[in-house]
Amino acid sequence: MYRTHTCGELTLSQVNTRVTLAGWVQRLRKMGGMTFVDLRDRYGITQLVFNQETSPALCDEANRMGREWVIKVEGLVAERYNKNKNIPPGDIEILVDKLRVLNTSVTPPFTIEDESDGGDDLRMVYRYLDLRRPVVRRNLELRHRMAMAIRHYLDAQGFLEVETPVLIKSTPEGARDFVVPSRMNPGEFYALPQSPQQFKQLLMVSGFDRYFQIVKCFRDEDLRADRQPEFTQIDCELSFIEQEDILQIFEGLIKFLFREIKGIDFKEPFLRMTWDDAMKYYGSDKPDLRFGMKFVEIKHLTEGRNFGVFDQAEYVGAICAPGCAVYSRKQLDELTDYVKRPQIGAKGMVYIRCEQDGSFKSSVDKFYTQDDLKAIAAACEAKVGDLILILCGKTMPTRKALCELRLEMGRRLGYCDKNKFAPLWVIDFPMFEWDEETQRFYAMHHPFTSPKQADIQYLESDPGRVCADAYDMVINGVELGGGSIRIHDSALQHRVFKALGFTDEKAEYQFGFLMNAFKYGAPPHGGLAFGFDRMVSMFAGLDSIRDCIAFPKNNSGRDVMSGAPSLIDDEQLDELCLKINLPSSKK
RNA sequence: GGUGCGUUAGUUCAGCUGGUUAGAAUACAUGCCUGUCACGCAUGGGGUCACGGGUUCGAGUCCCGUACGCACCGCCA
Repeated sequence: MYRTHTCGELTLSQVNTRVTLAGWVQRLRKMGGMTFVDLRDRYGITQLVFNQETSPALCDEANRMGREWVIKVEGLVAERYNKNKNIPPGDIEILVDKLRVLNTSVTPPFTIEDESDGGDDLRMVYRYLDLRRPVVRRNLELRHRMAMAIRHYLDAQGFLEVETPVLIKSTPEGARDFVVPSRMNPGEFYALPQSPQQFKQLLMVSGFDRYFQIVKCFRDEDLRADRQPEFTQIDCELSFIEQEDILQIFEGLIKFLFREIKGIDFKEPFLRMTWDDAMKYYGSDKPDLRFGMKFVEIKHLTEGRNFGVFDQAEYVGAICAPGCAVYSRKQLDELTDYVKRPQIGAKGMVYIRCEQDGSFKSSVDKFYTQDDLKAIAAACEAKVGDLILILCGKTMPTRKALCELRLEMGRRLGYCDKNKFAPLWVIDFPMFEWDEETQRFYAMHHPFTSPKQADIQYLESDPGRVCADAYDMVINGVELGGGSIRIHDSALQHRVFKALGFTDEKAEYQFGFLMNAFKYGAPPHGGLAFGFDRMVSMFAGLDSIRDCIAFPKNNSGRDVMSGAPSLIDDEQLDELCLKINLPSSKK
């Protein structure tokens, strides 16, 4: 028997019991006459004691061990001489009388501790060692607990977990597909699913009513701290429901998780905001509502004062930063530089200080009187001591820039507390998005999303004004999930494909199987999917979803531990009838 | 595809205005130490300053390029 107990469970009540423990050597402290060993396993750290006086051979053997050796020990549980209040089993220690080395270890490249000395890159190369660190292990434990809680909740609501295929048909619409060559069908390819979208809709046609799946999805797009090429979704679909039912059920799921996992009780219903309002007041379809600083449009208050920059701008928007009138010239310049970075792209920034004496000081004093500035301050509901920041330009890009500025001010003012959660539903998304490059409309959500009943009439005449029964759940500026009511009527689906510029042939080739299925009595249905990695990293307070994924990819989509992706043999290529044809720049 | 930051000991980093033998901490090794728990003390080994080119009497340091890493923009129905 390798162990009778784990390294995290022994307490004073087991004193004088004989136990067997197994685990890794975390650290040795050789005191000369005695040696202390911290033994670590998944459950904790227990101190082992070896005494030169009572058992010299055993103590010598212990002294020969190194970090991360795997050992098995037997001995008596004893109350500690000096208790350690910082580590849970700090009251007791094991007086070892039997030691067996199960395996040795070379010196690890970084220390296996919460505060490791290893950098991100190195820890990824040795991810299996990184995962020994309690901080990383706890993230995976949290992930497990959340997955279990989700299954528990959805099962209780009558959802069935059904597995859908991973090798599926490629659909060029949307993100790039990862493709897999088919040996048995030379020249043809499977794709890995970006989501099980069509399959879950087919399950609704099959009458499965309520489906869910915690499922890997794949998108061949550039990575970010919150984006991996393979990621996990909580994918759900329901029949005979309306948008309101879905919002209720999944608001319930999120509330359940916060209660079960974090002990946070949201008593009020989640806020709901239309996409239009989100863009108007926060310049984003995923506003961070942990703090205010709503946008105020002040174009009408700035006109006719001969300030050309504002007069020529389509949009002039302001935010009010509380208590920031004390900002120095340097701090204001920093903010100006921030919004002028190419990523944000503002041309400049105008400020108005609301001084203690009730007067106003601005960077455009030349053009605006105190009364003008007062009117702007009033519109922004600015108080004495506040700072108003103004950007202008074309409406959408300026809103985006103002959004970045607002978030930056939120961070500077300490409003982005990781332990505060501000959930909301963003609803009434536009159905289509115009793409300048290809000169056509794209589905903002996906092409199976149902237009709002009242807007169906504009599908052909004015697609840009059609809103969809689509919704996103947003928490703290993170899009945690989203979904829609789907089209279940093939005639309507046809009209949407038309609006998207699909020919009948193209629609038939790409989605024929789904369209065909809809001819056989498709029930009204809808659903949504949550990004599970994002959800876990938010609950864990992490900066990157990588930290809650056991074996993540790096920024260039590489697994630096295994070396994937890699070249394959010529024989493998031949078998698949493939030839590598690198562009000259990559040779 | 683009922008920014970075790459120096096993590891994390410092290294000023270009100047003689490139440092610290930690890890590692050896020795001492009977109550440590980030033990302590002493000694020691350990460097292609990412790579290529340029400027210069002289480059870890300045310039250009490449590679790699991170963050971001584009992209992500």
